[in-house]
Amino acid sequence: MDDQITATFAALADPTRRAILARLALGESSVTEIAAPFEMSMPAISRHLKVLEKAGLISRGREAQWRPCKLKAEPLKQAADWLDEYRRFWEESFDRLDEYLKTLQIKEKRDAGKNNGNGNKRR
Amino acid sequence: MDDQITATFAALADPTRRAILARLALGESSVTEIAAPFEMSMPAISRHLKVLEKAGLISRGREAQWRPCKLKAEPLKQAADWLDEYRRFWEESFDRLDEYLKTLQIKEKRDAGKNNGNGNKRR
DNA sequence: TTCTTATTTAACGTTATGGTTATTTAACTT
DNA sequence: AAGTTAAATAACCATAACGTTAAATAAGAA
Repeated sequence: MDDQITATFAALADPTRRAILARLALGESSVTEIAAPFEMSMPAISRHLKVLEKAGLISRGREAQWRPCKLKAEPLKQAADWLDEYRRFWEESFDRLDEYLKTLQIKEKRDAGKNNGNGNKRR
Repeated sequence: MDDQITATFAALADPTRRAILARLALGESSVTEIAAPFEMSMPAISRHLKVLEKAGLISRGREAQWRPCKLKAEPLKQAADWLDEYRRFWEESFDRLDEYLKTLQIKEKRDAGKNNGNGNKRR
């Protein structure tokens, strides 16, 4: 079993699988129900479900001939925790941008008299 | 963009690439420096960097014959935002949902007694 | 120019991924 | 027992991913 987080990210790196998770966020669902919205054969969906199951992102029960799938969010939490280690980088960059823009504004004010008033629009 | 998040998750689904990002979290770094800790050829690292670059997770400059790599966290933020949609599922798990599921299981057990006890032979 | 260092690209092989159709398994229905 | 429905597996194919070594490119140093 390749690293849990590797399996999680790999599972999430497919639009179909993310869509399946989004569907399961609305509630448990059978394979046929899950497959319905996709222009894709049942076996293809079945295999996507297997990937999700191996990654621990869903669990499957048995109810007569149906195999209800259920979202399991624990691996998502792990992934979120991993990403959180980098949070400062995207928050920092905004801070720096903000600071940079502030210094620009100060400069502008200082320079205002000298300038042609061309301005400097954010974004 | 949907393609963007796919590229991001795919890029993160590799331990080497995650390690590279961790390394870059400590600061800008050249390809050789990045490659050093890995038992892997330079071209292999170069390709990993290309994947990271395509996913927008790093940027590369030019400084003489070196190509300093720098972490770019914006796609990580996107990924974190995507995951955040599921936060309630891992926070909810010990509250209402779990309790509800437990009562369901109790019901099932209770109902199981009504069966003819035929067992369930699997071939 | 020639040499050295840093990095990328080319060419190649192996394995993984994602899809298909056809078949099989499993459980319910008649 | 025979038929229906739900889902998984088998067999197959095309392409992408990940690694290798060897060669090419780019810039700096001698």
